[in-house]
Amino acid sequence: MAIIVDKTQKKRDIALACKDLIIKGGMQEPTISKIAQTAGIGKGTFYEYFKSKDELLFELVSILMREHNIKIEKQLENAENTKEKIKIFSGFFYDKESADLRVLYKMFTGISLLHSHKEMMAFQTECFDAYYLWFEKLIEEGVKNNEIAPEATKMAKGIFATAKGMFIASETTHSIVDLKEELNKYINTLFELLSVKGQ
Amino acid sequence: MAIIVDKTQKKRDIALACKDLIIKGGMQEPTISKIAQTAGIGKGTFYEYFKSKDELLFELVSILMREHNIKIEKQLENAENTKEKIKIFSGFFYDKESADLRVLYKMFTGISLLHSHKEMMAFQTECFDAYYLWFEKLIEEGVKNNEIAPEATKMAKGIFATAKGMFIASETTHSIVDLKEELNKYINTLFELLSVKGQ
DNA sequence: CTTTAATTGACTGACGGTCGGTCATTTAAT
DNA sequence: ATTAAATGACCGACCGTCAGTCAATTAAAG
Repeated sequence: MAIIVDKTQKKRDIALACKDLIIKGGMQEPTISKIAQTAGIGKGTFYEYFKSKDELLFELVSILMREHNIKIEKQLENAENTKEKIKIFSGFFYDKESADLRVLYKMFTGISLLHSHKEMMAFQTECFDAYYLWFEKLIEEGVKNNEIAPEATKMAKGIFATAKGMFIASETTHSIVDLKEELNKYINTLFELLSVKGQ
Repeated sequence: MAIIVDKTQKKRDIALACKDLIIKGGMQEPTISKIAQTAGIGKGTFYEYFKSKDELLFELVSILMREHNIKIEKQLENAENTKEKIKIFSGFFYDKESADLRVLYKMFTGISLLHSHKEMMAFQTECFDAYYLWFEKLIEEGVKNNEIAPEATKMAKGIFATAKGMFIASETTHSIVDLKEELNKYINTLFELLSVKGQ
């Protein structure tokens, strides 16, 4: 035997070392050489851990998304009602604290749309399903508590998609000036419609 | 003086000549040389008309989107009610007839997310605003006709975003198996909520 | 000393983008 | 009618860059 390194950990370390570089320079500007240099490794070593630049982004989003989910889960515990809980989710798309992850997620979505990579798709599915299940669960609770009308259960995927769609629109057009306001306006109106009257 | 060509027309011609190549091979696979070859021009000539491969896609989407909008406008005339009109819009994301444009639009969105190009953003804004205004108008009509509740006016952008978001989710995850069904389910439920009771 | 995992950066082939040069057509002077 | 000058269109050889490879090197463990 010889030196044994924790490949999983080293992969994480390399990814995190390049976080700022990627956030600032996007996926185009920094070359593999630059990335390797930033992480303090040789170019060959980079390829020992990642198949491509895309995979580095994938790793970064993975790490930060899992961290983010933990934070969200804690915030949800303190939320008063279903509407507030949904706003906590959608906060991902405008909160200052998630700015870094958001920039990376934007690139990640872009790459997913351009070269539908198998593992990326699997990860996106995993994320989507996790969020969607959360959504479904808390909406079910809202219905059970007589907070919102039962129709809401059929809208879980759609509400999630609305936030995503608005985020992408706000990033690719000038048509959505204040994403937070726009999203909240939609959620508030929807909950007005869903409100169980006489409650 | 010398030969004068219609640059605008030739740009269109080059773009359309490469349509299938791009649809099949995406934005990565075909090289500029291959593209030039397909269009029957030299590589240098390509650069007379386009700054980059991205701009070719931009031109293609422009052309096909304008064609698509004309078709949609005609379909809208025959629509019975507001809900059907909205379904005509969202049909873009699943109808067989718009499959080509959809593939290109997917790439276009991906690129917009990756390297927010000024002109691309302007074009996306133009498209979004056009669709959004249409949405707003037909929702206003629906409210005026007492078809739907006045809250709907506040949801125009959101509904549009939902369709976009679901489309992107369906393209980047395995979580949305039947986009048409999923979108229609959402729209139907929303219109149930918006329905003016006793009408 | 041997074995083997880990690392490396020089090397290569491919590709994007440029630029000097050619070609075709029009103009206009003779 | 002829031809020289002018110019826009077109082209592909060339150049620099960069992704990805691989032979050589290092160093830990037996």
